[in-house]
Amino acid sequence: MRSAPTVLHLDMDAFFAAVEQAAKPSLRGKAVVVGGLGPRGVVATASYEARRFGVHSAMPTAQARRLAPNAAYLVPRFALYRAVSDQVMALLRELSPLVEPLSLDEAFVDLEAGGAAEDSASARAAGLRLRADIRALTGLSGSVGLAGSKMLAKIGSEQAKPDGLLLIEPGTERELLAPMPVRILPGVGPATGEHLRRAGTATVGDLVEAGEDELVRLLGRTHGTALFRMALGRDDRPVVAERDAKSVSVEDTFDTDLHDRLRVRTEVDRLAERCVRRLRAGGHSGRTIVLKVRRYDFSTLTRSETLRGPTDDPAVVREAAGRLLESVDTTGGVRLLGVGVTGLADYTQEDLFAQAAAGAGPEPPGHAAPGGAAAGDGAAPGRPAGAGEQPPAPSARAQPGSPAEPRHWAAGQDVRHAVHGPGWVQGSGVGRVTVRFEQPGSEPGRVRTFPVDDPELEPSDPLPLVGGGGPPPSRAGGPEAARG
DNA sequence: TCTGGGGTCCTACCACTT
DNA sequence: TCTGAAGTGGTAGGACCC
Repeated sequence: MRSAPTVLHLDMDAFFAAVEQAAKPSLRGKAVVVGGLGPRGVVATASYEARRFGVHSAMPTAQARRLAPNAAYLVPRFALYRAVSDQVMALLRELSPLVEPLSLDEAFVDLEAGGAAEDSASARAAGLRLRADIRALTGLSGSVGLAGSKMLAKIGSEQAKPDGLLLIEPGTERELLAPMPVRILPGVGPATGEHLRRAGTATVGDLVEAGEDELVRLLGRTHGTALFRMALGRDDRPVVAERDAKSVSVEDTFDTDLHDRLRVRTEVDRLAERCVRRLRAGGHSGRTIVLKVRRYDFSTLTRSETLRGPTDDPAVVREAAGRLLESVDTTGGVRLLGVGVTGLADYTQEDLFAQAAAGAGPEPPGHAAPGGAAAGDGAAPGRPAGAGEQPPAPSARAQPGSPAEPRHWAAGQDVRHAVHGPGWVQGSGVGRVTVRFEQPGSEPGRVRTFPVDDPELEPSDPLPLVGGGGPPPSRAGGPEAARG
């Protein structure tokens, strides 16, 4: 057991929604929901104001709209979130060289490696300073947990939310954890939680009381022993700065199920191309191609094929995915398709030889060939539906930018008008687009409506959140009731 | 009106090799 | 030569996380 908190966990509060509120002054203090806006979209982040209506992450957007019909619904703008995230991560690296980002809005910091905390008092001071710096730099709030291990630091930041700091003194862990629900422990999700509940263990204290043997009996050796250690507050996982990717995948859910087999094949080709672009961008190649199919009834199946050597050749991945598709029954409809590559290798010259030697074929499997690799399958090099296609555009929608189609404006998107200046799209439909003209740091702005093809209106890049010297976007904690 | 997207890790099973 | 055990690699699915 260590004598000072050595791990800091930072969790930005309602990150995507908070960034949107910072960028759009008229949304401050209002319910904001960021996520997929299509018929099958889900919520990525809800602002604290929206959470009061019962809206939360992973909830279908349609359900959120029922609960909070007056909230602002926006599509995510990952480029902006990534830029803000980079600023925050840079602050963390000033604390210590050992920073482990978990996502855009979360990270662990090894304070010991940075010499940033000799004792509880200096650790707390570092945490407070960090929160102040984040607010000054981005205008956003983050919650901080400080403890002797990753698990406890994360629990600390969760308990501190929103906009708080919690330090867990080494030695007090078991006492603190005992009354908490088992779901607080990492690795305990809905299924394991329910399993444990049925076995009569609801709290972390119950787990300790049940004993390691009982947990192993319930959950198996790996999970059982790991969970028992966690319940005792023991976690010696190190903070790891760099992690090698193990797989790359892309997937699309379609607004309506696909029934046409040819169309399904075309989509698989497109996904394979996209997957390879990502693979190459990361400097990788991979050996195992995975096809994922979610059917009309939400049943999901995967098929995979391992090649003789790693590849980053789009034709090879496309053809492998196509072969895998042949082993899947898609009658009834397909709601999601995905293509992935695992067994990653760094891209090297050898890969080229491996591909050439393999002739793109699957590993001669030794056992039954995977899913009826039917007679040669005649290469049908399935034309990708438009070679230069832009990223996600899940098929069932019109492609923006194509000359024949009207221009598409997404809710939340940044725009600039030749006369009125910078603003963002509040909504569009029936040939009109409504824009609110405001920017980070400005007062809430005016709304104006234009024809969707107004030549004076064009998409623009996001503006920096802080710089205009505006007020901090969210005064977290306070029961702000300014809602319309 | 159900249920995204990008990942990781674990388990079970099968076939093959030693 | 046959057989069984153990190890390994490929495949499929499930749980979990953000």
